[in-house]
Amino acid sequence: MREFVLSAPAGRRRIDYEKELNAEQLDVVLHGDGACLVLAGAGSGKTRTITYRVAHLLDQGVRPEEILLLTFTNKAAREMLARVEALLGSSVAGLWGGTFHSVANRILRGYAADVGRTASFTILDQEDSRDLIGLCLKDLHVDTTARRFPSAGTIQAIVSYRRNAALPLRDVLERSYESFLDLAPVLERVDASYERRKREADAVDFDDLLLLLRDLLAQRPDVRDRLAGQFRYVLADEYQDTNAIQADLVRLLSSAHRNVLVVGDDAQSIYSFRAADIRNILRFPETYGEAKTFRLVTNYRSTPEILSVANAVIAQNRHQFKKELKAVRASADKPCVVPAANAQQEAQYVAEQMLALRGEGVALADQAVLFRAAFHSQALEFELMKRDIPYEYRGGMKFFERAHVKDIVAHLRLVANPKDEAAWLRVLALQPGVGAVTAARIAFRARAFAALAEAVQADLDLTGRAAKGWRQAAGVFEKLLAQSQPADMIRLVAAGAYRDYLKAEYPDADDRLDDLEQFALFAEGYDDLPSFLTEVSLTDEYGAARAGADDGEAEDRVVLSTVHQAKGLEWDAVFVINLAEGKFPHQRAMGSRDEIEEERRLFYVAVTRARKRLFLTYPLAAGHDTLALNRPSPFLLEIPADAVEHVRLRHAPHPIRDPRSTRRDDGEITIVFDELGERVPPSAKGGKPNGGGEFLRGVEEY
DNA sequence: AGAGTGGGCCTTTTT
DNA sequence: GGCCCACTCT
Repeated sequence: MREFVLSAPAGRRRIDYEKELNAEQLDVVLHGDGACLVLAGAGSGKTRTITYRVAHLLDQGVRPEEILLLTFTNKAAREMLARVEALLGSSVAGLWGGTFHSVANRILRGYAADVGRTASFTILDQEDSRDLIGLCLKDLHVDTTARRFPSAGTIQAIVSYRRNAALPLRDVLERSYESFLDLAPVLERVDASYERRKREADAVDFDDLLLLLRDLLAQRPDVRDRLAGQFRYVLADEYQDTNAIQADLVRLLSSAHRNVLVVGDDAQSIYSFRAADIRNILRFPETYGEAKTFRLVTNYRSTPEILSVANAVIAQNRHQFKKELKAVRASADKPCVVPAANAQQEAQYVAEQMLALRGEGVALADQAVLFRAAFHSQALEFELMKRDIPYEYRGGMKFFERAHVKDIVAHLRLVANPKDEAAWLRVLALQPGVGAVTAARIAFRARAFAALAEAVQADLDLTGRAAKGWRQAAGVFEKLLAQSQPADMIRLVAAGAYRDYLKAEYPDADDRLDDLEQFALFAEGYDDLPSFLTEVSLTDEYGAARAGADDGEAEDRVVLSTVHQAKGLEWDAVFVINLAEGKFPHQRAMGSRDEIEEERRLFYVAVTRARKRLFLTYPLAAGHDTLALNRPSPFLLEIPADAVEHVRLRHAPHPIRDPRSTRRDDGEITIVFDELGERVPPSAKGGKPNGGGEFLRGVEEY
């Protein structure tokens, strides 16, 4: 004990690595030098391993500022840094930990001139970006009515994908927007105009944060060597979800010391639609020739029964590092596969099971329903409301994305950067009688002034409603310019004409005003405008402050979530609903083998969220206005029949293959069941429809 | 030019 | 349930 006090820095806890980690984890923590790929299966203690690795580095005398820890979400960054601090019992101030975007932002502020911006550049979110592209469309006089033309939002998605995937625009069109292929030249012009506008507005969008830094590092060896020289250890989380640019950043930033440890699970790569490239992780060993590969396959989360379903399904994927999760938990019930007559019955079943589980002591908050697409939850929501089962829909609108919060932020952004065109548009459009066209015209003139103070003095040669709107907006800015505290600025705007606007426009104006007061309270933590704006742009919610606010009303609620949003989370009981072909996997994601493999990974993510109980359900009726029937998801057919319990619902019709059914041109098989819900003897027992014989046989013999 | 209304369509989402 | 589009009226 005494040696510890002497050898460890003041206040630092001594960590017993051998005792607190399993052998797989310990190996990574002790031997993670050089280029390392850590394949961390679901529930294998990934975060634990990373945090211990960081703690170990610090224990070894590595200085915090020499460590760079990259994550995808703010939540992950916060959690990891908090856990490292808890482990060490001391602060990790100085450590570079954060999202790719926030780290890029931090670096770019210091090199702004080198990337054609000033140090106070504005960060545009997706909506700002879309508005700006809309302006480009107007400016270029693109005829968007003559034929089907992509909306500003669609163009934003296209150019964003193109940048993140490092692909020419044509390739993106060919692959995902074939009907716009002939518009490539026009879209290129819109894109170029968008680039110019961002530069003129001293603004960058989210993609620019990554791209500008990547290009800076690639083109300026002096900058690269300086930064890479600083980062002796680079760690990247969720590496399976990195895109081309992020992979470049990891490589460039670790180029001096070559201590790069990436952690991820190729089996959980589910974000290709936003340009994540699974090849980054699959080819890591080749890209980094000397790389070591570690595998974390001991699963602490799920029962062996749940894991055998997960293992069986993911084994069907071709492009992967083969691995099998090993259970340490005790055996329990087999997962249930449940065909219901229709969506209503499926919802009823889920609701009944939830209540039954609650009766067995599983709190509602420890249960979740997962689905492929957000609107798949509809029937279930009706059912839960009918029964007064409290639920929480994950992923509503983020606080900083709410219109009224963004309106206020736009005012503050202009104080910081009067060239910010997207903010001008937003503020001006709030004035009665000023629409998009007039706002663009006024913004154009207002931005000509070097300082906001000069602009608000000018009358801009406007007439009528436009002049009135401008005077009103300028009046607000005159008062704002006298303020220095972000919180005061927020209260000032919220108390003025904006308040009347909210009252006039929204029935829930009082709620919105409450939000704005909350926002002001949050802002009190900041005393300079630039750092406040950065926080608002790059953070999803107001961190720890928020958790406290919700504490009082911690209600026992079931969670409803898309599978994507459920990644990284876990519950005692998980229901995966709508597991029908065309729904999950989604119809539009079945075009290629790679797409189906990603859908399968998504299913794998869903299954591995469950700790003890898993229910896989689907409705047989394809819709309320059709006699067509769903086939089970192909993923259900991949589960060995004896790995699950096939539940036949009471009064539920029993599916059989109709002897009269014919295979239609589109390959769909018609299945019928008898009207009374009586079991009809299968006509072709043991038949192998579509390779799913095992599964169907299981149903028939139930 | 702007504001209001009805109808059809839905992948997935973080920064 | 919500969003975008087309259409209509002021």
